[in-house]
Amino acid sequence: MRPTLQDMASILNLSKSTVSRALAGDPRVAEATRNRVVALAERIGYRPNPIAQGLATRRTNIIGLAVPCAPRSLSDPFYLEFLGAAGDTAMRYGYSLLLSAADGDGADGYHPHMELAHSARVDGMILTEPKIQDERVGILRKMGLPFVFLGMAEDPDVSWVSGENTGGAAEAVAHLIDLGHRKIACVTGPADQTASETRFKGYREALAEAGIPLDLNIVASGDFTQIGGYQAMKSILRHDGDISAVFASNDVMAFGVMRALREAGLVIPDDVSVLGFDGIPLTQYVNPPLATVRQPISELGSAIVEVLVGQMNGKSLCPIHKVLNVEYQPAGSVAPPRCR
Amino acid sequence: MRPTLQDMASILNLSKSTVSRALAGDPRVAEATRNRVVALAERIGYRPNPIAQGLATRRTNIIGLAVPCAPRSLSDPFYLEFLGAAGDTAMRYGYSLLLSAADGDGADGYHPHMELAHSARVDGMILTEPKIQDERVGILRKMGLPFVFLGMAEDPDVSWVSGENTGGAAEAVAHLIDLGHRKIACVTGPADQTASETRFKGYREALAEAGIPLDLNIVASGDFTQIGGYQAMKSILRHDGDISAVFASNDVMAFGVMRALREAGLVIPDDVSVLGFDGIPLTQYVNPPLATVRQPISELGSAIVEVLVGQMNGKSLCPIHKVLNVEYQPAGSVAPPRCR
DNA sequence: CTAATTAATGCAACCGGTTGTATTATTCGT
DNA sequence: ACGAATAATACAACCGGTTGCATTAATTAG
Repeated sequence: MRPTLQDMASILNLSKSTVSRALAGDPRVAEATRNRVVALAERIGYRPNPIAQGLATRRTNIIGLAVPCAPRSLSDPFYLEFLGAAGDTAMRYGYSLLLSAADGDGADGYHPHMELAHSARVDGMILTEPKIQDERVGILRKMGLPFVFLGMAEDPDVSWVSGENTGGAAEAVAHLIDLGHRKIACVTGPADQTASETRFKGYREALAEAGIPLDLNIVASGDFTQIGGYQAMKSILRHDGDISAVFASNDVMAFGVMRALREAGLVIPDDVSVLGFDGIPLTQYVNPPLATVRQPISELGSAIVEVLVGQMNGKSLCPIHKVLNVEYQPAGSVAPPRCR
Repeated sequence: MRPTLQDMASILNLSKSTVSRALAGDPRVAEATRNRVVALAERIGYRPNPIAQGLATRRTNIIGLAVPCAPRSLSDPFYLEFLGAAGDTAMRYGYSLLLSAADGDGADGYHPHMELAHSARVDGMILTEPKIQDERVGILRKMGLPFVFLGMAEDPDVSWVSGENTGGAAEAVAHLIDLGHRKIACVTGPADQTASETRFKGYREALAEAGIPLDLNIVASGDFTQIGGYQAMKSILRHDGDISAVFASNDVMAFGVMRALREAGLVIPDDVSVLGFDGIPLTQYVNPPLATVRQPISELGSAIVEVLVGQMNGKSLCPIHKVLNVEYQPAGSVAPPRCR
């Protein structure tokens, strides 16, 4: 059996409370006593039982992470990198990440991730893929559980951390326009997600800036997966094969787009330029390398944990909205349009 | 405040124990009483506090998952898919996954993932990337904590779940040989991992079978990352540019290999064929699509959780070794060698 | 009709910590 | 030298459940 606080107390002829306080660094215990306690703990390998601590303090030091399981995310390297950074930062603050990898997007009013929230097992939650009119906000707020979104939330009272979607998309699309592209297709994400909306907005702004009318025939929505991007591109090509560039709302969909274009006999970038979003490492390893808007993925992971930790400690009661800079990253998948 | 068992008991004029037993389905409580209890629980939204349950029962219903954070894994889609399936299956069995995403591989004798194990927060652990002579085995065994490896472990007494590495690699390499390839380079994983060893063994077996001598000049080891594959391939090309095919021990490294080949002016598959391992979805989206050995990634995730759950329930005291079939998946990155 | 069973519930200890307050031992001022 | 302040530690309640055993009530057998 692992030693308990009581074991330590018995050995040292002290009370549980003194031992507990000694380990917690309470200034009330004498220096000499603390040393004895620490030495013994070291020697017999005592470690406080976090479950018992959790019961007593009502804090678990665990952060719940709601990653959408199906169909997206769990094959999107973006999330892995994000998750790694978040986990690392959490650890630095003394927290662990409890994964809620559940199917179901709450379309039926049932939010599987909220199970975790209700469970009293976590001190706070990180939510991904904020929706327009996200029902989870109400649920969590009612419970008084701190939470932070990865991605912009509509409600001004909730905290979130996001990349500069609109500006980044606008800048990248403007770059396509500068090269001479006029017919630029767009593969968006699911309409109910704020990330889809904000990136699409950047696309529209860039077109508007250049005086190019929005043509909905060359806009299709995917679901942030490779297949989704593939299918969306197919559908665009059926309507109108005469595009010279495509902006996909994330890299993974861009890969699907590239495949659809190739299957249509089009060469990238000679016939069609392709632009992604996210900046996952893989973009540099495909052929041709994918131009993209690089998000600081790891920083997003770190920042979101830091914001959440702040909320949990009650330091900042007011909501925090953090926008991290993104950067257009040119690559071989983008070139001037074919002369004609 | 969320209602407690005591609250329920007070309202119903029952004792805590009866309420607890009613909810647990103990046959000793009267049917009518149970109904009252369940109805009230439903009405006021009572949910047992898992922390308190954990303290009382000494079970947390949490599975620890040690994912190697740096440098690999957390950008390898393989792990995400695995993780998704594992999380899903865990949930089905009433468990959650606690992530240990920490740096450090124990090279200095310190294993960050073991923190989780020591914490008494988890009922069992899933370990990835088993090493040859893995020190973690001793640590966990001493604590008596159930654990299962993803990938073959040397020690016959530990449980593991793995794809058929050796056979799969041999079959795929044999396919290259059938096509006429003779000089087949190999980019292996880190030498201390069993996965590297077993896949490399398949490569050697296929060569031996065909009477082709092993040439260590065209073998280099990577670290299962894109960059690692890229650098390993570069180094092979420096020694000997005259290869006609490459077998990379995982898909992600294969992407790096492809990039290195392209930078050397070589065309895939005309000049050099490339073969990967894992079968991540992305293989079908790169150009040309990557031939690979498809592992049943989701099944690996499900199976490993099931094995672990079995161990935790003490059903099976004897170690379980589960090998899942893999399948060679041809694609455009492999073609007969250029005639000369 | 009483003793022995059985059914239903309650009591109280326990899991392993934290923390407010009481207690004892020192030290200090005057 | 004595009461007050201070330092160091102990006591005991509490967090919210689970569980062995005692208790009470109802039923059955003889």
